[in-house]
Amino acid sequence: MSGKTTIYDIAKKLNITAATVSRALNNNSKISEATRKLVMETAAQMNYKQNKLALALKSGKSNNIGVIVPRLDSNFFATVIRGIEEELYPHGFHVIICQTRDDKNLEIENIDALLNAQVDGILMSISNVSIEQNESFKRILKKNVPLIFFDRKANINGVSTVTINDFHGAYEATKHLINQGCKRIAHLSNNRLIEIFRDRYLGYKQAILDSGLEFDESIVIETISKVEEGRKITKILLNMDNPPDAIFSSSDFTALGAIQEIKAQGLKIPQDICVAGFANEPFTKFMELSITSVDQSPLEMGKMTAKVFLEQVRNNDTIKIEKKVILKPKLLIRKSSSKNSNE
Amino acid sequence: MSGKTTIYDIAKKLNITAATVSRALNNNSKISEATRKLVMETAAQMNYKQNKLALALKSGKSNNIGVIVPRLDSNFFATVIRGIEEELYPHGFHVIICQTRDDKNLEIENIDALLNAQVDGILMSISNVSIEQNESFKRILKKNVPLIFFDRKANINGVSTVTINDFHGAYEATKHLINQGCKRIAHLSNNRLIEIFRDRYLGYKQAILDSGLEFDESIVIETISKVEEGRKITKILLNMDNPPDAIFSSSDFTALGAIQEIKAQGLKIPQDICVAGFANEPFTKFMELSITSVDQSPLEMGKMTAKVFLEQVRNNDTIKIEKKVILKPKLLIRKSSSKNSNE
DNA sequence: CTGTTAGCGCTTTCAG
DNA sequence: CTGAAAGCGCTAACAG
Repeated sequence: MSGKTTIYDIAKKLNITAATVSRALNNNSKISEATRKLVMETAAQMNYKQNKLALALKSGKSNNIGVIVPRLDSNFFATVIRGIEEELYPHGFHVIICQTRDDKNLEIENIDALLNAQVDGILMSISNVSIEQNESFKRILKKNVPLIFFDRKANINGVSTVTINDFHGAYEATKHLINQGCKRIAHLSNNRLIEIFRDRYLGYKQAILDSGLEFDESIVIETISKVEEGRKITKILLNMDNPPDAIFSSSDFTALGAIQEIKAQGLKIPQDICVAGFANEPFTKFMELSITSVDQSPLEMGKMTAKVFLEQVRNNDTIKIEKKVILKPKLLIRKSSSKNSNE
Repeated sequence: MSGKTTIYDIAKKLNITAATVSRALNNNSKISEATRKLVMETAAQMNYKQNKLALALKSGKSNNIGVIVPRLDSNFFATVIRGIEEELYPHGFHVIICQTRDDKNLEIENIDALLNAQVDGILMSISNVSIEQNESFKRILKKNVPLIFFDRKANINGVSTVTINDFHGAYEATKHLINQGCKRIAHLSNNRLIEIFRDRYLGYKQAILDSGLEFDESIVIETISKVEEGRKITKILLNMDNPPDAIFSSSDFTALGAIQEIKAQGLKIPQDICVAGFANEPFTKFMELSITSVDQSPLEMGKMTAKVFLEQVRNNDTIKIEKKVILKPKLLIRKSSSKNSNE
């Protein structure tokens, strides 16, 4: 009555045993067509629903996978998770989400909680501060729980990763600025202990060197991904004796801040200064002065991460495969850096 | 060794019984300080972790709650979920997320899957098409699983809801447009079988009637929340014999489309036409021509939804409380509708 | 083809 | 204060 029909209830009703019911329900081994049908019917009629929890305990597989991200309310992470969910759903996996808010302790707590909850895998983007905390990651691997990093990864043996080629994205964006005639390109960077930010920095640097321009470390500034920070830094840059004629930002938010400050100072974009960001946040496209940015295909990244996980689960008993998927970034050239119309 | 220490392992090691270990670990009934300490120590030393799955099966509580939304990659839903997660985390609940993609069958499947997974509650925003499918909702209630709607609700007896006052938000926004001197205000609506869109429409209508303006149903157009749709509809509106001098949109995306079309036709905003949207999507603030919108406090909504759930869980054995929380929307007046600077 | 039995890991009476 | 035993709901040998 209270929605709690078990296989015992239906076994009793039919004067058979629970094992038989279980078999009938699972189309498993040999079972008479008659009883199977009978079981199926009464199961439906009694409104029987399998208790996945019992199955999980028995099998050791919860059919839940944990996803850990710094935060949820960012278009990038939300879209990656969407991809993960859509890819995993048809396989019967549920997605449990956790946020670290870039807090190392929360990250550790979340990992432990997920392991205790017996998740079948953990897909994560590490937090800003977790670089040196390999302990928890090791614990995951020790338990034989598949671990896959996406976007922000740590370098750990035996762990598959799905990333974009941040170096290449940054290289392309910087090259594009150079092609626009810019000669002194500043870079708004971020914590370079995180690989993605280091790679963007390195790509930027390489593009400058490859083009025979002077590389000047003094116009590379490390900050955090906030509009106000972008404004603040840009103000400093513009007040230099030798101000930049372009800004390549590792974040769309700081790029927006840069644009605001540049305009506030009465300079023209892209005529006086070109600006390019990174991440292709929705607003970059919507602005009247649309912002050039590098798309990271978050949906594809999410789906790919899920696929790598599924593959790993499938090959569980055989050899452990360490897969490194690197997606190709897409440079989206928009008004904030288009001096001529032929681009 | 393989990270699978159970209470039996530690019991065996200490020559006591599993029950004692369990009691010691849970600080439960009377147990000698000596053995408790001993158990605690060897547990730590053997790296014991409680298997929540076993606990869940035993207790019937999974400590997971399901959250169902139309989609994840929308700032609004992502932020609500962030709020839910942050509020529930300290209480040991995990959040399982599901997307319906406004597909009725997916919605039903998700509900069933969550119930089978024995979630301790379901928090959801109904899909565009689920208005008449009360069956699944009933099934949730029948199983005594707390069900709470946020934002997009269905009207079902005994179900708590957390919403904003959409009527009021729309009323205020429309009033504001009227205060700007607009006399013929069009409305970009959406499926009005969904309460939030119906309420926004009604609030809009009431504001017009209260102000003694003429209400004209022919400039109320139902569409879907996409930029291109906003453009298309706006084109039609502007080509009318008697075009509107303001547009109040139930979505920021259609509002953006409207703005694009208005500009494309060479008209000035807000001088010729005022525009206001709804939802306070991030881009509305970032635009150079920032868009007036109604904030729905999604973070607060998420936290409140979680709180209502927690309350319901706490009072489980006593009376079932049906709670209707209605949050206050905040009108954010920006450039797209500010003719004078004193607003 | 079906019944019996045991066990996943934990908690919780009930005895002692 | 601790041990013995049962059970949450399901599956999987092992017999028959």
